[in-house]
Amino acid sequence: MGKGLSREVIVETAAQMVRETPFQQISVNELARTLGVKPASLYNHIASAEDIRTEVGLYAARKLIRETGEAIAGKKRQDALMAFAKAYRTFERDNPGLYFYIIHLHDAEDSRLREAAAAIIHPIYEILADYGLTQSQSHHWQRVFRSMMHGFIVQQRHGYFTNPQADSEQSYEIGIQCVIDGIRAAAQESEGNK
Amino acid sequence: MGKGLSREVIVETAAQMVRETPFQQISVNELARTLGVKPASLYNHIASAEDIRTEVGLYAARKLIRETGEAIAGKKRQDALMAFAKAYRTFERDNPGLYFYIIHLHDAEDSRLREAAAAIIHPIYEILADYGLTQSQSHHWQRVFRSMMHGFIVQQRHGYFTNPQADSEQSYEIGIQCVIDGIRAAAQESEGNK
DNA sequence: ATTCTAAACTAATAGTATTAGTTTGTCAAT
DNA sequence: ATTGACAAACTAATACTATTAGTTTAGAAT
Repeated sequence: MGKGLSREVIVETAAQMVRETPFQQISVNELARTLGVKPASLYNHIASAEDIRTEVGLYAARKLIRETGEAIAGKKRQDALMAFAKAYRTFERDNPGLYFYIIHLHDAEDSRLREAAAAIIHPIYEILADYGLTQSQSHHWQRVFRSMMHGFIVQQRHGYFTNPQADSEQSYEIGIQCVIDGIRAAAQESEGNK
Repeated sequence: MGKGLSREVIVETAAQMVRETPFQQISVNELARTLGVKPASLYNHIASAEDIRTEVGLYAARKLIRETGEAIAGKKRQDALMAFAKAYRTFERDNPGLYFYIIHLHDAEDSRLREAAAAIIHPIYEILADYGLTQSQSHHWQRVFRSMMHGFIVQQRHGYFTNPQADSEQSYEIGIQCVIDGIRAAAQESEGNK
């Protein structure tokens, strides 16, 4: 037999199915229906539902890495950080369902996942290198930066931040700028202590 | 019949069952087993599994509101904000399973949920009032403050921020202090424009 | 004592993921 | 051309999940 099914086709179909809908779980049954195949047939290509979810997370991570990478190309320091944050948010806005799977990547054991997770953060470390921060400072501020991005995005997606008295776009910019200012201040301080 | 079952007992049992385990879903079957009753029997008291989850979210929200309220009693401005942030994080650390249900509160329609969600934020608005911010500034900075807390907590819970080169406790403090500094700067700026 | 009602029950439905075992279609070697 | 082997589909069953309908039961109120 063989209906042209493969691991790649399955993962990409699953990714397409959940891409636009935030927090949507991939269902093996529904996925099989979409592929015109019986659910059990998928197990010739994948190990488990969790396996598909992991692959979709990796697929999504690569897409995010590509888009943030393009956004910061040729930029430095503040400009690069703000561009990264905006591209990050844009990715979630365009692919809310996929973003969900990236965040769950770290739960799994697969080393590729940890690598992908590291690759998402890597550009931030590179940008921070230009500030002349110590190693531990870099770790701290990278965490702070990601917390701001992710915390804002998740809460907005859960239906918060809808008060019309304040534009959420502006809130996000204020939050990111706040972290950027904090990074600059930390860099100047450690410079002064030399 | 009647085994002393009630909505309150069900919700509190469910809350206890998931309290310590992050991201754990409440299962009607497991809950019934714990209560020594058949799954269908629960439906004499609750409308659906989602109903229980909502009630657990409310239960958790009240607990969080109480604990953050106590933490900031008698404090002002920076001190109050830092105390709030620490109590918020402590709550999640002690009740990771419950925190999960608070965040999902906003998804539901129930007006009590929106009220509880508002009550969590209310103390932040009160603290910000002392800074003399404009109304829209208050909205912005309240969002920024919550994003930092929630974003940090969620990512850590998903297994990030484990690099031993930087203490995560310290990262959290740096992030919160960064937002506090941003608030003070924004307040001074709007003061200067008078 | 009888009646009423709340709260339990059983049994069934429709979903979920998953496994074991079977069939089939295609491609390669004889 | 026929056979054999393998990959990839299948059917059927298991064990979960939530939920509904309809039935029984126990205790409180008359």
